[in-house]
Amino acid sequence: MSGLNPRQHAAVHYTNGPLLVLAGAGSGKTRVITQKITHLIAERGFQPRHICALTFTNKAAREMRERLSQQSKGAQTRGLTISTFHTLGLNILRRTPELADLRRGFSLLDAQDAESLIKEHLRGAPEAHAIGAAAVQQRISRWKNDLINPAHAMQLAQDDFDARMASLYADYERSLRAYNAVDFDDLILAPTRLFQTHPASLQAWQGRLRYLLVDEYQDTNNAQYALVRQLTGTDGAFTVVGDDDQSIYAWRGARPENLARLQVDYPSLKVIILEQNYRSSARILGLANALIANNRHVFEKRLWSDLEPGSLPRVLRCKDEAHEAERVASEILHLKFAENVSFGHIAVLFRGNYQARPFEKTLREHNIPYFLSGGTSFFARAEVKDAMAYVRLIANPEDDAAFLRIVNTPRREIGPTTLERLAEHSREHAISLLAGCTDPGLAAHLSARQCARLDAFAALIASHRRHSETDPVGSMRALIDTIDYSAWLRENASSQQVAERRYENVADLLEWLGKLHKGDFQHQGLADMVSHLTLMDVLDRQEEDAGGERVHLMTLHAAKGLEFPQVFLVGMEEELLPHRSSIEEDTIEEERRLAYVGITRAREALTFTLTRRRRRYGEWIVTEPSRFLDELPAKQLDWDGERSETPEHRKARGLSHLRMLKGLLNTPP
DNA sequence: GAGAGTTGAATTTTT
DNA sequence: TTCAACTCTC
Repeated sequence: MSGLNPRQHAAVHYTNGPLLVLAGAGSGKTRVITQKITHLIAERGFQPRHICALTFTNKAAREMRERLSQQSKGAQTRGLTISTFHTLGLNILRRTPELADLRRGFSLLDAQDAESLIKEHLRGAPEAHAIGAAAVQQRISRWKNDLINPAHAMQLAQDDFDARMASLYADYERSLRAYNAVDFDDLILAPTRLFQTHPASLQAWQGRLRYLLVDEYQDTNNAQYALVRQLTGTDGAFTVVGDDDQSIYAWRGARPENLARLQVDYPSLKVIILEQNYRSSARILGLANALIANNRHVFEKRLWSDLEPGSLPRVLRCKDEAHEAERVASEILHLKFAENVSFGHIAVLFRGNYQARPFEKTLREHNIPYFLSGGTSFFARAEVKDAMAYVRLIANPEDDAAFLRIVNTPRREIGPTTLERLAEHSREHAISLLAGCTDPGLAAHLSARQCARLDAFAALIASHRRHSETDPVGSMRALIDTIDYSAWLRENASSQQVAERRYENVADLLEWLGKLHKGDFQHQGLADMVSHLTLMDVLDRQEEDAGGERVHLMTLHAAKGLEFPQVFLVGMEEELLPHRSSIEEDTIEEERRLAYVGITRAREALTFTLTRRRRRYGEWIVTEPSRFLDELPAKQLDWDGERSETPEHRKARGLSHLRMLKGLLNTPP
């Protein structure tokens, strides 16, 4: 194997048992994984189809695939599984849906769909105002990630509120079952259940996936831990790679302690720590080490680099957020025109999405091309969701959630009252809403006109369903045409342009379906294709196309796994980084890791910025410098171009509380 | 069912 | 401050 350091080499070659690789930022972890895959195939006699690499994001999976094909020159990697946890879960369920209490063609609800479903259950409840659907959804998600079912959740309830949450969880689950649908969390949870109750199925999968590699292991939740544990069985043929210092998703159920837990569950676990960093200059790395030393650690590691010391990282103090953006913009222009740095090599990283705004404005004013990552994903767009709902309903007539979304889109004069009666009737007869539309008994509850409208809708779906059996993609094209969806978009858009863009999105979706159908999904139905599309981030690809010569604006979370020669880490203030709520909830360590992730993205140069005052909800707030700046060795920072902090600066900082008082007294209008 | 007005909430968000 | 979601009215 070429160019591996001794630790990396050991990580690649160790195959005698379970292996944990603690890979610090920039220590070449992807390289270790891809080389290990090659090694397993070329030297250890594994067939590619017996190897499975799991990632969290599609992007990471794609990258891994690319790196692998570069490295192995296309040789014998066919049949290899490189997928996200969720895609693997979907495939497990799809193979034998009946073992998971599902029927073929089941629907996959995204987080937004799940939330609307909960909203339905919450509707009319007296406490609906006190409980947000989003909060309930999060709670349910937590339960699922912790492998807790509704009954168990009920047992654990401490008070009435918990009990209410648990009962909503039970309602929600009942709906999903009735709709023949699963949510994202079920893609992990349901397979673990399936494997518990059907050992033969587990054995079959264990035989199929004989060596498992898991990336970003610190981000696994309990359900994912359980799934990996089941699949790897007792011999523990796996390599997991992770970094406890880069765990920034605990708020979402990630359990970084899963790293340490492995040592308990697999006493023979071998641990290899990768500490050589190939990314950042020595000075940048020094700051990163100094910062993260303030966190408690289960595994001690200290990154080192034999790269150049590099330039001194700087701190720019700014008046307010407009000034901050202005200064960063002029720094960027300087880099571009005085130092010939490509815009694409520059990133501006911040804590919250809303911080992007002043930067967007200022960069635009200076004609600096930028690229904002995040934003509404392709599948969150209303028109795409509508089209997806049509596909889902055609694939799965029991998907009431999809039915409700589109029964009156475009308008068919089917209002809430009609739907309520339909729902009541369907519930009584234990049939889906779509089936209810054509049920003869319905006429007793609704006028002939309403019945006719529902009937017409059902007929529309039924005819396209038949068509879809022979020509799934063509049937969808025909459907979008028949309902004259483009006319509906034109009616509802503010401008012709917007309508066209939206229609374009729908066309893109159809094109993706077409591609899938010609590709890996030739023999599969619409349901499988639409589930896969839901899991894939089509937007990701568009982002990359748009990338290139642009300054990247993104949150610290979005920056994980990326690197840039020039990094601006902005908004280094108390209550922002660390964020206010993290101070309250005492999750400072995760905030520190977030700052650590930001620092370690930088290759050559790093610039922090902070403001003295900032607007919050329209009100001016006097800010304090982030404690994380205090945790960095002052000598290793250049404060406002003065190499290190001068006595004047210290004095000025001492005065900051005075300034704050003043600020409070004469807040600008 | 659409439009106006009110209210309340504003971290992060891999799938 | 801004924006989205919800309510109320026509």
